[in-house]
Amino acid sequence: MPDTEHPEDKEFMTTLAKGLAVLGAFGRERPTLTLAEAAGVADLSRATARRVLRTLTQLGYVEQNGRAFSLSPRILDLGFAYLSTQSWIERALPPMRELSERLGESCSAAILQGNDVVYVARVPARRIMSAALSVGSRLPALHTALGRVLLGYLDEAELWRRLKSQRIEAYTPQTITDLQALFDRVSADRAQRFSIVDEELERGLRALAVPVCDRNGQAVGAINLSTHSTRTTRNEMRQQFLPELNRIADVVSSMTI
Amino acid sequence: MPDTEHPEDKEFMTTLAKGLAVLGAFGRERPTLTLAEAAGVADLSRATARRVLRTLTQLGYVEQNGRAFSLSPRILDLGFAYLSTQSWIERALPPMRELSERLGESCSAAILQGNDVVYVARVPARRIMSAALSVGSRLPALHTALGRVLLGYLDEAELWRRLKSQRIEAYTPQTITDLQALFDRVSADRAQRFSIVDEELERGLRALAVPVCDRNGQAVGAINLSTHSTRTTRNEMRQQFLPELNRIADVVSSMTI
DNA sequence: CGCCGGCGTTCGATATTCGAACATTCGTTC
DNA sequence: GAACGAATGTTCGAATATCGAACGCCGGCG
Repeated sequence: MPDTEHPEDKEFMTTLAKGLAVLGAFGRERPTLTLAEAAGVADLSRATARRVLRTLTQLGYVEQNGRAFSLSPRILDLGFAYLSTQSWIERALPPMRELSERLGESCSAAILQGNDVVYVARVPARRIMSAALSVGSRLPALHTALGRVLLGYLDEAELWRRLKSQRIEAYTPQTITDLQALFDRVSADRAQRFSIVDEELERGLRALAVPVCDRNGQAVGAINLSTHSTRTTRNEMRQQFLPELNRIADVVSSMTI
Repeated sequence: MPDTEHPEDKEFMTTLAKGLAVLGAFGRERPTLTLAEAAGVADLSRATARRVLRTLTQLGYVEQNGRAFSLSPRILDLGFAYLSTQSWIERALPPMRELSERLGESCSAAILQGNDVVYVARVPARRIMSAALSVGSRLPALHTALGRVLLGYLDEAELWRRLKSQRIEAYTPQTITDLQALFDRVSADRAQRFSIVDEELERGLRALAVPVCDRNGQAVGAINLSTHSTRTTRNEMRQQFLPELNRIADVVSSMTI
């Protein structure tokens, strides 16, 4: 798992990679780590893991309490730095919150990275008590409305290349797995400038997404509203969600470099 | 500025520190960096900066577009991992959102780190259009309600040590700068188990905060409601905000390890 | 008390990092 | 397009930062 070696690249700094591998070992499943655990997870010797943790502690990214090491809130600076370089996210958030509250549904923003969408903002509906999705979460682009609208901005050759090079998984009986059908969906969504994805990733989950574009017409991200198929029909989504999302996307887009 | 040397510690990994210094150079003021700019900001040779950026790019934390390097959304994995290690934040968010919406005020959660409070969750009031405060933001603990209640959990010697060792700044005419007065405020707030801070950091800004404690009675963080002095009296805050915040803190606290 | 597991320390070997000098590419101006 | 300067890419021997094995220390448990 830990990516700490690139023998073909003489410029690759293995020490830096080791450090980041240890940082990446902390998370929901591992809120704290002992020295030996860190060494095991990151596949390092105990002495190297110790040096890494001491360095990270002295830099303020990790805290030590007895034998337990844990992330320090200073690590938030790194994640926050990314968001602060994307001004459109900051501008989209207030209207997204208002919309989520008014419609009683979750509203999210994401970008396309490789074959995933990465969530960069999320306003969960009030009734949602878990944090299955949050900033930084990733989902397969091909089977989410957010991903579908963003894939529409690739040229056709690149879209085909991506379709052919990834393993397409059926998450539900509704998941579209045929390459031509997926290509046609993305193309149709590009033409209509929104996407509805219906129970392809999770039973009951239905979402509508629109792109957010910069001044050159390039997509910088997308925003969506998600709902449950028992609550909202596709027509209702088109009639109620689409104009709202387009309004936000237009306001945000007109100011995006 | 970049912290890349600790000559007294033989275990300090300078290569890792250099890499993190370059990562830390990106932000709102520097969304993209050229190789030479990165070298300058992080105070590294060009060759070292180049190695760092190449390594970070290969690990996926940085992207290169021509001569420009920028943070990749993959950095969100590192940056937001802290939040996923703190389960109380996740549990506090839904009721905080509901409360913020109902009262029409901003509701936040923060932890104490050194002399700062660090915001770990924030639900802005709907009318607030800017993102001056967000997850990761820091403010001086001594002059915020969130900080005051958390400082109350330090022992008295430690509190005095902190008072004496930091520079106390007067942000407004209302800012309390006398050490004894500050000590007395923190002590009084500890006894009453909430804090109201009134225009000490920013004119017009008034906030009430309560602590969130774990099962051992130790404070893990605090939550607040903030308002403007033209909208809410201190008595109204005590009568309307305090029971609401205490209700949330109690629910969250009873489940906190 | 003894044992064991986990962590701290030490230090010589070596793997990694370093940067200066040269080569190549890119962007700007005319 | 050509010329030029700035920025970046490449190379390689020297320097040094990193490595881990072995021993020491500490705390918890039987």
